[in-house]
Amino acid sequence: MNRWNDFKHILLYGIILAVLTFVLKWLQWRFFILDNAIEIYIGLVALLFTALGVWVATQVLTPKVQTIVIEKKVPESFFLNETELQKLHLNRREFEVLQLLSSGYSNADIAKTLFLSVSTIKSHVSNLFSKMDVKSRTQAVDKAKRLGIIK
Amino acid sequence: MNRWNDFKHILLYGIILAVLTFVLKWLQWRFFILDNAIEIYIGLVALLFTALGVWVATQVLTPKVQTIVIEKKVPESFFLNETELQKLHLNRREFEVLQLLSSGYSNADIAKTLFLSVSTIKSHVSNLFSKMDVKSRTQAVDKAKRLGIIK
DNA sequence: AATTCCATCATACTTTAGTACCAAAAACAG
DNA sequence: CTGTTTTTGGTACTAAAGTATGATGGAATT
Repeated sequence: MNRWNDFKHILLYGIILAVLTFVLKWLQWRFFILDNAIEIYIGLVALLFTALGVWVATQVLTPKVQTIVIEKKVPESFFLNETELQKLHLNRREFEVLQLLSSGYSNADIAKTLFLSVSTIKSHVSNLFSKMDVKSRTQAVDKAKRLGIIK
Repeated sequence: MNRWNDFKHILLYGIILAVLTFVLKWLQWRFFILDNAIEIYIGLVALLFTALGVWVATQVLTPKVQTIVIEKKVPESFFLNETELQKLHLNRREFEVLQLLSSGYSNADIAKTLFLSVSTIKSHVSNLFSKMDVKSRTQAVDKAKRLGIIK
């Protein structure tokens, strides 16, 4: 792709060179150009080919790559600690409950959110606590955050 | 600065043009160059000035800058949000209690830690809740963390 | 001296959280 | 199909949390 691009430019350059030479030759033959007008022609050619050189340069030259390192604040970790999560053997519901717990939900709130009875939530919460080896919701939330299993 | 740079190149270009014209003139006078050799000269001039054009282009033209942004992880904010903290008008004790609350401490734990009675802790906790406009310790912890007033 | 705020503690009461034990569908793996 | 795990729910009870109200003493402010 890049090679073809370069080659394209070289080809174009050659064609333009050939055409200009031909035009010059034709002008010489057509108008019997005077010897002392040769400088003007040379000047024109010089100008033209300078322009051509500039154009070729802009097209062919590889751009300078400038690497800028930007320090961006990234939350400590995008991803949850799956390893620690699996160690606890929490099932889907228990994990859901844990997440709501960390949002400050009461058992009644969680029950409403998940369309379950408070009894069920209490069961899940109790099982969650024993699996996490804690004794209260605040401890559970604290531990979960420190382990990185919830954000 | 940039203007002077550009001007410098234009000046250089002019000087080189003048010198080359002079050299050409000198060669014409010195060796009585033949008419049919003119194409060679023109070709040489074309080549030279193309090269010149390329060189000028590389020097003058602003390089195409390809910016690569690399995200760098920066540790979460070291400092607490003092502004939000002051808005709540928490006193020393209430803030202490809040910190212990977020570590999963029960009222009894906090009482033992601060050498106070559970009654006192309950008072502080109640005042804290009304100041923070929450109804439970888990809500308080969640709000405090979201506001960034505790780590 | 009076006022305000902070910190302490108490009592009484209500609500919520948490434990223990049980039970029964539902989902799922062997 | 059978045994296991998950999910659901209940009752009964205990522990802890949370509310309301009041009291006391100290420190700083006016």
